[in-house]
Amino acid sequence: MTEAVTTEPTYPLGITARLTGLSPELLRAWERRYAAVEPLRTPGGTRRYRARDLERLRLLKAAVVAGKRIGQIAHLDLEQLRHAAVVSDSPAPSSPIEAMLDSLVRLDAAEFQRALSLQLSTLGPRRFVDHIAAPLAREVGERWARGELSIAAEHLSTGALRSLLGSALQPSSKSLGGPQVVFATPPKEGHEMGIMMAALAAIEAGSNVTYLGPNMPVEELIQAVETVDAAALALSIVTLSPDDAEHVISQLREELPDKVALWLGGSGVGEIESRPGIEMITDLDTLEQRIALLVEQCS
Amino acid sequence: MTEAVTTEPTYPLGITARLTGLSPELLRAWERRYAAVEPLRTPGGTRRYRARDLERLRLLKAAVVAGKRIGQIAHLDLEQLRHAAVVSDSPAPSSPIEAMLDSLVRLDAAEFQRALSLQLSTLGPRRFVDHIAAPLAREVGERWARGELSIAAEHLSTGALRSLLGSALQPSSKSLGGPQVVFATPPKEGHEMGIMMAALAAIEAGSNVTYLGPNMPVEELIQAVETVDAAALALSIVTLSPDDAEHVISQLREELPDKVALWLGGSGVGEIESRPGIEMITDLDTLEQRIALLVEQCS
DNA sequence: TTTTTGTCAATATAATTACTCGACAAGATA
DNA sequence: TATCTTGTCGAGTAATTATATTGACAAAAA
Repeated sequence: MTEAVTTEPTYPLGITARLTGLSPELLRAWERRYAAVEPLRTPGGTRRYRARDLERLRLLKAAVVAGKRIGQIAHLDLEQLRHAAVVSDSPAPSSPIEAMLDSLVRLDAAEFQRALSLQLSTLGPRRFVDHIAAPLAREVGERWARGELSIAAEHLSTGALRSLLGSALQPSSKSLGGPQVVFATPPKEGHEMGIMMAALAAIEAGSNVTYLGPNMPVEELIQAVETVDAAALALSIVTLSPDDAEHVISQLREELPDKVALWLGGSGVGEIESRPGIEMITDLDTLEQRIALLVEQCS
Repeated sequence: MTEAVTTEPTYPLGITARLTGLSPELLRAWERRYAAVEPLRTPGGTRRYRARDLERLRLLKAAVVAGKRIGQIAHLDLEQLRHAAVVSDSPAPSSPIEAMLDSLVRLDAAEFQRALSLQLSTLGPRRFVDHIAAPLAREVGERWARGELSIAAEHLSTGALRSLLGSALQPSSKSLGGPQVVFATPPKEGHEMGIMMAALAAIEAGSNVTYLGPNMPVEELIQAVETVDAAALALSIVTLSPDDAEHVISQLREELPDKVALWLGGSGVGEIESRPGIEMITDLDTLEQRIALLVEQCS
């Protein structure tokens, strides 16, 4: 029915400033003096930054923090900027995520939670996931793996994030009438963050989410799909071995009704062979599109 | 009143609508028709809701959802509203916990979460833990063990409860100045609910809680206590074997400074031998007393 | 010193949010 | 059935917040 043209999302100046950790004045100054970014403009003249503009600004900032001068790098393209930014020695936390990592190191739960929920409330669920939750979880994981972050800090981060995302998982009035979708991870797959973020995005996209969490046995998944009369089952695969994943998927596809879609996401799905009856969800935009299709069918 | 220097935080209409789950139109209609709430007004005339207005709206909504008519209850005061909301006239399930279990069986996440947060907001943290969360968790565990409740339902319950308790774990202004207490469970002890509820009670009692969650290595616990300069470390033991527990406790008591209290709680502590330097916390009242002592020493 | 760079102030405009009044329809009640 | 209650919506206007531009200034770097 409606034009399903995915209009690229854009952000106004203030949001962009928060997301990049740069002040609004500085954003304007960089644009005016060096044309460092060229955001779109509304008919009225206000700036609208696209995702590529945000990336550019983040790289510019990284390079400046690393010691470069803005006048020297403002004209570089994205690829060149990536190289310019690699020399990093950033002690002062200026982006929200840096600040959060800093409070994690100090085990300052109050500060960390405050910052998180502030971001969620100002950005809204979708932007929060894209720009805060996902990058933060990735960064925490990497630093923890490298031994730069204590287990305590990792627990603090995971726990706070899970609570916040979980409390945001309340279905809205709009999503209550939408198509049922069950979210979970299969057995032996303990990574919960990804599927939680997906579930949150799904709610915002208008689906009625049943979130079952990690490590759900296959029989239980099938029964749950039946109980809530779900139109789709969404699974996240991260650490599960390809063999185990194949087994789970085959069994699910075999025993689920054909009309129930089976969606797979997560960093581990690259290893999995695509086949009929399985849909790979590579990012949240794809997920939203799938749900939009279901919503249309529903109504 | 002539004073009004205290800058009590207020919320505009849109934020209030999101926080209460009521539409802006409805908020205005309730005010216009029944004077159900009387928010402050800016000089320009826009509404500014205080915390008490939010509470009132939440209770009104709860009562309406429970079957009351807005016209009948709009004039009641907060105390009467609490009563009106709790006494629901839902016929089938007799107690709120029965109703929650019923929605769990149907995997009705929306209904379950709604009921839970309603109880938390009407009862307050302490009574919620005592009268809802703890009995519910016990009941779910038992029914799951008996096979009367699916794993999916158990996951749903655990997830929702953990999110709700976790989001209630935000330190209050009062607790921020209080004595630091670290809450966690030792390695191989995965039961999280008990220690979470204890942490929630501790916040209400005025301590500054650092909640690290389950399965914390001993060395990390020691380091965390040092990092936040905690006055006590609270552990919960449920499924851990007495031998493992003894080992953990000995090591902790040996390596922790003497001035740091070590508190043990949970159903598994009965097996553990009492000794100097260890305090058994048998219930939440005891916990509150211990914290009250620390608060006195603090000031 | 001269240039670069971040910040700020003043003033105007744009975009968003909110206000009131009036109306209407679906459901509850008499 | 007739009436009342209750949630929602629209139109037109106002208040509030966010943003734009220009010009300037001081600290830091060259």
